[in-house]
Amino acid sequence: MDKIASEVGIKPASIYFFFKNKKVLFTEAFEKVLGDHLAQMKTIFYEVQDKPVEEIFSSLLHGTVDHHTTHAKETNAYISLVTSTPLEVKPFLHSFMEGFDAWLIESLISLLKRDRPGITDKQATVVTRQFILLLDAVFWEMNLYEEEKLKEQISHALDMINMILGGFTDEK
Amino acid sequence: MDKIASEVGIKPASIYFFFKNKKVLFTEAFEKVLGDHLAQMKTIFYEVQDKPVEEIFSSLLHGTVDHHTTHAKETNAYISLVTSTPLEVKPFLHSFMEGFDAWLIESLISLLKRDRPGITDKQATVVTRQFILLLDAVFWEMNLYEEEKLKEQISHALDMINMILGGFTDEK
Amino acid sequence: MDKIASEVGIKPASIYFFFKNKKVLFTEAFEKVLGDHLAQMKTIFYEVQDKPVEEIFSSLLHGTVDHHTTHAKETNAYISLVTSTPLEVKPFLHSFMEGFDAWLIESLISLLKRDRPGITDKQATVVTRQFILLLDAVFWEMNLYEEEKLKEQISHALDMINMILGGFTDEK
Amino acid sequence: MDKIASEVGIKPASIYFFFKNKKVLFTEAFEKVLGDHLAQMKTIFYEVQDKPVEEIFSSLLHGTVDHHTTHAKETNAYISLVTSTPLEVKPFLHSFMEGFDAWLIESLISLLKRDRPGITDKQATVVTRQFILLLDAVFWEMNLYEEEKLKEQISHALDMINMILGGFTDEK
DNA sequence: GATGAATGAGCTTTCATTCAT
DNA sequence: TATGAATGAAAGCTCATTCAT
Repeated sequence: MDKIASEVGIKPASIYFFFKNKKVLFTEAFEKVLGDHLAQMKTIFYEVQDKPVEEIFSSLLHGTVDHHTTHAKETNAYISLVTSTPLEVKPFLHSFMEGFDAWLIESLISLLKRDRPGITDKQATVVTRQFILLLDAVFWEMNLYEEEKLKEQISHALDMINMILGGFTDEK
Repeated sequence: MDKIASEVGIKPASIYFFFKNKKVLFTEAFEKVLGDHLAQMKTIFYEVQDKPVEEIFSSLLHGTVDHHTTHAKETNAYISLVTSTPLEVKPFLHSFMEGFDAWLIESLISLLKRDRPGITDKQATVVTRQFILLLDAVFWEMNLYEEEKLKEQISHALDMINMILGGFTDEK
Repeated sequence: MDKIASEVGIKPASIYFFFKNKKVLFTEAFEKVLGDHLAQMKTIFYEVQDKPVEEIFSSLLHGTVDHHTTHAKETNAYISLVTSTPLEVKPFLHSFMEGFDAWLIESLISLLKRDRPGITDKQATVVTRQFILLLDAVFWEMNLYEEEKLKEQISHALDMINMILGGFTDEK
Repeated sequence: MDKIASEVGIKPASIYFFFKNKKVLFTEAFEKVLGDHLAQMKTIFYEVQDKPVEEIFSSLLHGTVDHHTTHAKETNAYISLVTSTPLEVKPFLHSFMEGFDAWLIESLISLLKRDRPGITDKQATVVTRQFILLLDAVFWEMNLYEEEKLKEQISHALDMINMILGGFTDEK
């Protein structure tokens, strides 16, 4: 609370004017972090939705990396909250994850159908879930690797997406 | 420290007979957690090295999940340490990661060459790094999803590996 | 810290609102004790400066004894700090001592010249330094002797001062 | 206890084979420190007793300084014990002080009578007590001043002794 | 809205001491 | 004699929280 206060330029006692207690503050912050990330994803998505899917996937992946790089503090808080399991947060996290996945799947299915006409709903769903896997892979590796290595890993992730997408291109 | 002590069946003060302070205890624990995981990976590897690569990749992935599921507490400590950046640990983490990757790459290259004779060193390295991506993806998603969903994601990850490996199958 | 807090009528944790930690508290207390003693000496000095030097010396000596008797706790803290050598305090002590001696020498030189016109600066300086020796002698013996004996020693100290001053009396 | 043990080259637990507890250890150490100092004074005294009193006083004063300089650790323990008033030690200290003073007075009286035949017992006693004052003055100033300044103060102390002794020289 | 002052609860750490070996 | 291992008690300190102003 001291750190938060001093970063905002007020005294710790003043925080209690805005938030009932630390838990409430953190829960709201947690929801905001998730919401911001979702908003960012949506913004990116609507900006690039007219481009080919390959580029859309790439933009979303880079958008995720950029977002977490420029919001390091929030990301850290996010990881803490995901990890340290204050049980009240877990259900919220799961339902958020479901919502996020649902939105991503729905959005990407239509785009995939646009660019890969023969693809089935099931296949498009799997592709999206695999993309989510790569999103999470890169997210966690941001904590493990230095910049240089991380960039390589990101490009490997993009290669995998393209390979998956490639499986549907010519086939038809 | 209280929790650790009571789990070991001693009093908190006694911890200081074995470890100079909390930081040292955590750092050593951190190193042990990483070491244990590496050992586990090696054990699995040597157990299944005579099987086809597909199965080896699958065993390693499942081994990782099992290891972290059965060592939930250590895994949590590990994530805390990776995340909360006590800067002294970062260099150790990076060098460990490099060593782990190097071992995995070296080990898998020879196996890949055995099963996919036409594969180049470069290609085999990329395959391994992509596998590492999936390993990390699944690791992080253990924190995000419930059991059911996680299993689906794991099978998606395996599908991706097989797809990658499939790209080299025809060569033979 | 517990004792200090309970004497001030607050809880130990509250001390940390005013002082960063125990060392800072003690250092500031140390400086205050020295400052208080100096102030006390100055007060006495200006009160009696119109009296003959013999009486001034006597007043300063008794003032020292009274001050340390009525501030037993602070005096004890002072001795602890001087003795237990937290090295950061040593330089401060030395420079304070120099300042105190300089002030005493300067103040007493002019008075000695007033009452013993023939005395040289050098001689007056030596007399003052010898007086300081007696001041310190009595200070330390406050810890060694019981009241009765201490009083005797104080009167012996005064005799010595008078003897020293006597050496310059005839001059006039 | 840890520090004491490691300085002696044993483990803390082993101290309890020799001393019942810390208090006993410290009390015995305290008595030893005082005893050693007394022994040292006696040694010096018997070595120089054939010399003139001036030289004897000087030797005793320098002997005190040397002893405390070369036994810094014991001296510190001594000051701690004198100061921190574990009430059980106070009576012992007072009786030791009385004994030391008695011995010094008795010893010096005979020597003073030898060198200053006209001196009365009372006068000799006063001279000795004044010498004790100077001994204590120098002892305490060892804690206050740096080497250079301390030497000056020591020579001022010797001047005072000689001045006192001078008062009895010619008179006869 | 904001904060100075205070506090209870808890944490890490130190230290004298014990005791079986 | 000596020590490894353990501990109770207390110390210094942190931190979320409260409340009067």
